This record gives sequence, structure tokens and C-alpha cells, in this order.
Amino acid sequence: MEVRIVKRPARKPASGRDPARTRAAILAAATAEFTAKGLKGARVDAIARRSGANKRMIYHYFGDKQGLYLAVLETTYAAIRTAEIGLHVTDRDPVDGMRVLIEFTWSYFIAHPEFLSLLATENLNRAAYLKKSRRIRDLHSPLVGMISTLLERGAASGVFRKRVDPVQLYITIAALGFFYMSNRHTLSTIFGRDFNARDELDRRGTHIVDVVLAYLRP
Amino acid sequence: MEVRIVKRPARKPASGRDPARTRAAILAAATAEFTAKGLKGARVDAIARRSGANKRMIYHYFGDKQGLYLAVLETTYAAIRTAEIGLHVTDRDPVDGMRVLIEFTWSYFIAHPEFLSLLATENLNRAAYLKKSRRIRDLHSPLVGMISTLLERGAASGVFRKRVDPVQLYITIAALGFFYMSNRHTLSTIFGRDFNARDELDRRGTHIVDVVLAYLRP
Amino acid sequence: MEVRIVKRPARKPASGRDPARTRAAILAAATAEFTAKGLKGARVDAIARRSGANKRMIYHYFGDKQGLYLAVLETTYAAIRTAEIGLHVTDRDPVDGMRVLIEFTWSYFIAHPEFLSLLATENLNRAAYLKKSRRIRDLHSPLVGMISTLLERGAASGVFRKRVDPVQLYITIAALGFFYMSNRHTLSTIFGRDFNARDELDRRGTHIVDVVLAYLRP
Amino acid sequence: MEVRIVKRPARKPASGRDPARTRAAILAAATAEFTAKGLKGARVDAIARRSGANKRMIYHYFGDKQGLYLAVLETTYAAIRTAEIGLHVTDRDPVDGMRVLIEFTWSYFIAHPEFLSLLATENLNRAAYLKKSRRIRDLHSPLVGMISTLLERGAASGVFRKRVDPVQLYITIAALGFFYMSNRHTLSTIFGRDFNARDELDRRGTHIVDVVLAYLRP
DNA sequence: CATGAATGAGATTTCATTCAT
DNA sequence: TATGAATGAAATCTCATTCAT
Repeated sequence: MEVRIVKRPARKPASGRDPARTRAAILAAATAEFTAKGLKGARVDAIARRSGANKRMIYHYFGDKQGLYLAVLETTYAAIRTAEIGLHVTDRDPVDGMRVLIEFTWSYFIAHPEFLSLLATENLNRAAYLKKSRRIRDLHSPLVGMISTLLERGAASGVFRKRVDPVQLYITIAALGFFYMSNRHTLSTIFGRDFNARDELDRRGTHIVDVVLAYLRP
Repeated sequence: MEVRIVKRPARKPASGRDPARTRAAILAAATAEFTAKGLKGARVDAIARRSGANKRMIYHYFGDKQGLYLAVLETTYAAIRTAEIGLHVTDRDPVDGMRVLIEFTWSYFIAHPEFLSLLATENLNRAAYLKKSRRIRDLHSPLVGMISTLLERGAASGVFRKRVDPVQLYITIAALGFFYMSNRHTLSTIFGRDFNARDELDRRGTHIVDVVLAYLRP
Repeated sequence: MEVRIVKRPARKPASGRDPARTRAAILAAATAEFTAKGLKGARVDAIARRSGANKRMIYHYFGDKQGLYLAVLETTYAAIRTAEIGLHVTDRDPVDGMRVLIEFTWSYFIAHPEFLSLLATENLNRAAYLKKSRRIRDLHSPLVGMISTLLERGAASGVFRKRVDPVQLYITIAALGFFYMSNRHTLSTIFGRDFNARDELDRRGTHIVDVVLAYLRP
Repeated sequence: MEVRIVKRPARKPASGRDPARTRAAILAAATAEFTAKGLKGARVDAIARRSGANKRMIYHYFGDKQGLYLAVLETTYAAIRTAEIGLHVTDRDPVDGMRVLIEFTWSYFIAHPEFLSLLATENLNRAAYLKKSRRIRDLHSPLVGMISTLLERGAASGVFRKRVDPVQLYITIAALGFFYMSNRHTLSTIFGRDFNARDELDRRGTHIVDVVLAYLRP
């Protein structure tokens, strides 16, 4: 036995002893890491380093690597669905509301590469993790609801074609932007053109709106 | 010159002394494994087992895991581009030719999940491997050429709108099918509907043709 | 400030939670292994076993096998240069100081076969690893400085010949002992005589002093 | 069964069906490979490639990798000993004969890095292979004989000191050149000077002669 | 005598997770 | 709540040697 004088640090370290902050830092670091490397490619060590948190904390808050991944996935999905609701597209006339939704979707994909990347990763995994999530299903009825409303009003007023499946249409709206952005690296390589350049992105946005509205025209 | 009697085995054993066959078996097994598990998730051991070849042969023929992956990627790209050329769409009238191309693309994505999966994997990797490939760029000019021809003829005869960018259009044709198929697992989960079912696939095919032709109408 | 009771273990176990000791144990084991087997011949597994550490720790502390090798090399070089400084040869008269340096060098080579072996290994490798080291160059100016001082003083007082290159002389001092020790196995074999025997070593020591001082005589 | 026409090559391939040539090509390639990479680092595949011979031939002529290494070692040793005999130093007066031997030794080391490298490798191995060689011992008595003769005559005529051990002296002559050349990579690195440069090599040659003759002076 | 595809054993390296403090 | 050293299992890759032709 021995008596020793121990100096305790005057100030808390950045991520120390603040549960909420530690958890958020881990989640942010994990999102970046899973986005960049995929599920298998991501390193728990790297997430710990990036977040400034101790590795043990990851296991404390999220159980294991897969639990952390699922938390990232749910958080990321929730973000876009929440933003969509904030558009209040049903306050607008059908054509205008639809245009706002299309443009929002496109610009969201540009601004949030992590959403694209995580979805690609999850689909490579046959949605195994997403299927375990309770919260996910409920997140999507508002989206379907708002598209249905726009389509019905547009059909009634004669500006949209009739009998359009809202889910099918949403998939088309998403597809036109998602594929372009998620595959921009291979597309740029095979076609020898920089699809990430600002003016190419703008052209694509215009094209997407044109395609969807051309289809909806009765 | 010399006449010699050669005994030909009734059936070559899978792991026999037949380099071409060994190489092809490894490539096939690797395609399946990378498709199912991604680049990081794929196991060299599993590929060796599936192919019936000795693990050492993988390194002999392809250098390392990444070299094998690149070979798989090139082979997979070459397959779809070769099949497209075989369509001879420019032998048809513009609308018909375009419809054949759209339907082919869609059915190819259904029949070749490995193409979708490998592209998703490669994009998660920012096309790092594809960029190293010499063969890839050349593979794509015929595709752009055939779409350009159809668009020009259609515009000249008044059945298509003018000044459509052929690459932009191809991305749209691919996007409408690619996103649906590659993301069918998450889409089925979030919308609670089986997008892999036969009738859903047929409906999507019809929808894609409708969307593209509606857009092209002048 | 805080007073705390800390239990200190009577003796730390070899593989305990003591980073400094683990690192040192790995370094010691690696020195022995690289000395005995060379860079390629050394086994990471063997180093782990000899050190009592987990193999994973080697990668934790030293990056990879080559990083470990470089650490061994730097440590080994630092040891002899530090010991040389401790001789304080410039506190002596020139002839005496020179004799002390020669005898020290010879006895160091006898006592430290790892130094000889690692240098031979590194030279087979064309000093590829040493060139990457930052610390190495600085380690050697004191040595050159002390030899220069002795030579200048000796030349001034007429006991040494003039214009002797201190680096050339050091190489000669080292060569006479290094070659004998490092090549003692082949020399013993080809000349049929045990050059590792105590009296042979003593004779060589005397010879080396004779040779160097004979050369320095004006 | 199947009848097939097989074309037999009109000309022999470079290394085909010529046993002596094949064997020599393998030996030359092996010398280069063992020199550059050491025993463990050398690759049997690389030797086969460099020699243009089939890998199986290596096993046919030399048994295994170690047998090949021993053959290289013996051949290399025989070359220098044969060249020394060709000097006929005992036809000269003692000082001149000694100078010729010293200068030959130094220039041989410069011209034959494979000798230095193989000896270093073999000593790292504690001469394990050399000890197995029958031919080696006999190769060295002429060398000792010629030095003894020079020393005796020089002592008798008063130009050399008495009672010099010829083997001890040979080790010194070899050491002064061998260490410089074999360690030139690390020496250049630690002293920041290119010891491989032509003028440095010349200076060293002069120095070696000076040192040895200064020692021999009575 | 000659070929080069194939093999099995073993090497280095990676990684999620746990443990002692 | 927090730390980061330590671990075991498994991954990728290497290599001398043999085998079928």
C-alpha cells in the first residue's frame, strides 16, 4: 500500500462526463465513417478516434457495432422525413407543390451524401438492419399522404393524369436524383464527364423536374 | 509436323490442370461473393471454396483480392455493354428502338442483380478501382452513339423533342430501373409492399416506358 | 488535489497492463529475433511468444513488422553512441584517449553481437530503413567531434600524423573489429581455427590497437 | 480419343535442352537474387524467371533452394581464391607483393558486391551452409601460404616486423576493405557522405595500403 | 530434359470486443 | 461514467515444392 497525491484535471476534457454530448459525438463520427467505408469497412477504432470518445463508450451506448449502425440509419432516415414534412407542400397548388417536393428531394440528395451512401450500404445488406427497426414504417405514411393529396387534387382540377400510384411516383422522383448522385463516380468515369460539377448538377435538377412533370401531364 | 494421339477426358474435373477453366471458375465465384457481401465483406477463402480452386490460384491469376475485384467489375460491365450492342436498336424506327432499349435495360437489371450490386459497391468506393481500368472508357462510346442516333432521327422526324442530351437521357433510363431494383429491399421495408413481386416488377416496367416516352414527346 | 490509496503490485506480471513494460519487452524480444534470423527470417509470432505479449500489441505499438525493425535499429544505434559519449575520451591525452576509444569499440562489438548482426542485415537491405529515420544523423556528430579533437591535439603535440580524416579513421577502427566479429563464422570455417575463443579475441584486440596506433604515428 | 496435329517448334528456345547452359543460367540468376535479397528474401520463382529456366529445373540440378544457395556460395568463394593465385605475388619482392595483394583485395571487393553480400548472409546464418561444404577448407591454404612466404622474406630482409600472424594479417587486409564496402549504405547514411563515389573509393584504397604497410614496418 | 499449374503449410495483418483500473 | 491496453479469432497473402503433361 502507498499513499499518493493525485492531481485531478481542473477542466473537463471536451467529451468527458457529458453523456448526451458523448453520445451525439459518437453518432456523428459513426455516420461519417459508415458513409465513407460501408458497414464492413468502417472501423470501431476509427469511430472512437473521430468522436474523441473512448471505445468502451460505443459499446456502452449502442451495444455493438451493428447497434451503432442501426442507430445511424434510423437517425438519417428520420432527418429527411422530418424535413419533408416541413415543406408543407399541401398548402400549395398541385403543380407547384409537386415541383417543390421534386426540387427539395434533389437538393437534399446533393446536400446529404450520407443518406445516399447509407441506403446503398443497407441495400447491399438486403435491408437486414432496417427490417429490425420499429420506428421506420411509421416515418413514411406522412410522405405517401402528402403525395396522394397532391395527385388527387391535380387529377380533380385536370392538371395531372389520373390513377397515378403515389408510391410509384415517389420512387421515380427519388430514382432520378438518387441514381445520378449515388452513381456519379462510376458515371463520371465511364462517360468521361464530371457529373459532380455545379452546372451539371443544375442541368440535372432541371431535367428531373421536366421528366416528372411531363409524365404527370394528362 | 507430327501426328499424335491425344486423350481427351470425358469431363474435366473442376480443379484440373485447365488454366482457362480455373480462371473462369474463380471469376464466377468471385462475382457471386462480391455481389452478396461487397468488397470488404467478401472472403477470399469463400471464393476459393466456391470456385473449387486452390486459394493460391487466386493470387496467381489476379494478384490480390483487389485485382480480382477489378477483374469482376470489368467483366460485368463488358457483359451489359456487349448485350446492348446486340440489340441493334438503330435498325428500328426511333420510338420503337427507344422502347426496346428501355425494356432491355429494365429486364437486364432484373436478370443481373450482380451488376447492380457491384456498381453500388464501386460507388461506395468512389469508383477508385474503375478509374484504374484502361478498358472501361472505350466500352461506352457505342452506347452513347446508338442513343444519339435514335434521338437525332426522332427529332428530325418530329416524334422526339429536340436537343436532348443522350447521356442525360441514358442516366434517366438507367435511374428509373436501377434505383427501384437496387433499393427494393429498403423500399419494400419502408412502404410495406413487396417490390420484388412479379406483378410489381411488370407495373414498374410499364411505368418506366411511360415516363421516358412522355418526356421525349415533343 | 485529493489523497488516494493506491495498491502497488509486489511484482508486475510480464503481460500485465503496463504499456511501457510491454513495449520494452517486445523491443527486447524483437532485437533478439532480428539478430538471430534477419529481417525476413524473423517471425512476428516468435517475437510475440518471446516477449510474453499478445501479437496484436506489436501492431499496436509499432505499426507493422518493418516499423518494429526500424525501432530496434534506432535503439541499437543509440545505445552504442550513448556509451561512446560516456567514455569522455577528450578528457585524456590524445594517445590514451585514442586507445580507450579503440578498445571500447572492440569490446562493444564482442559484447553486442546484435549490433553487428542488425547492421549486416540493414546493409543487405541497402540501408532502406535507416534512411527513413530522422534521429540517426544527429546521433553521429558527437562521435566525429571527439575523434577530430583527439586528432587535432595529437597532431599539434607531434604524437599523431597530420591531416587524418576522422571519419576515415573511425571506419578503420570499426572495420578491424567489425569484420572479424561479424565474419567469425566463415573465417573460422575457412581457416579451420576458432576465432571466437577467448585468447584469439584478446590477440585480435592487441592487434587492432597496434595497427591503428602504428598508422597514426607521424 | 482424338487425332490432333501438333506443331513442334522449329528452333530450340534459348535455354531449352542444353543442360550446361541451363545450369549456368540458374546459377547466375541465383547469385544475383541471393545477393540482392539474402537467403530468406530470395524467391525461387524469381530465380526461375531471371534465369529463363523452368522452376522444376532448379530442383533437378540443385535439389532444393538451400542446395542452390550452397552452390552459389562455393562458386563465389572459388572465384576470388582462384584470382588470388593468379597474382603470383611471391614472384615479387615482399613490400611490392604485399601491396599487390592489398590492392587486388580492395579492387575485388569493389568489383564483386555479390561476394560481400553472400558472406554477410552466410555469417548471419552462422556459416551453417559453408560448414557443410567439403571443398571450402582446401581452397584457402594457398592464400595463407603466399602471405606467410611474403612475411618471412620481408622479416628476413628487415623490411617487415617479425612474428606477424599471416591469418591475422589477412583478416586485417580484408577487414579494411570489406567493412567499408559492405557497410557503405549505413555509413553513407549516418555520416551524410557518399562513400560509393569514385574519389571516396580511391581515397579509401590509398588509406588501406598506408595502414597495412605502416603496421608491417619494423 | 522440360513445362508451369497447382498445392498446403504457414506467414503477416486486421478487427470487434473485453478487461483491469 | 470513463480509459485504452489487451485479446482471440479470423482475415489476407506468401512460398517452397510437387504433379500432370
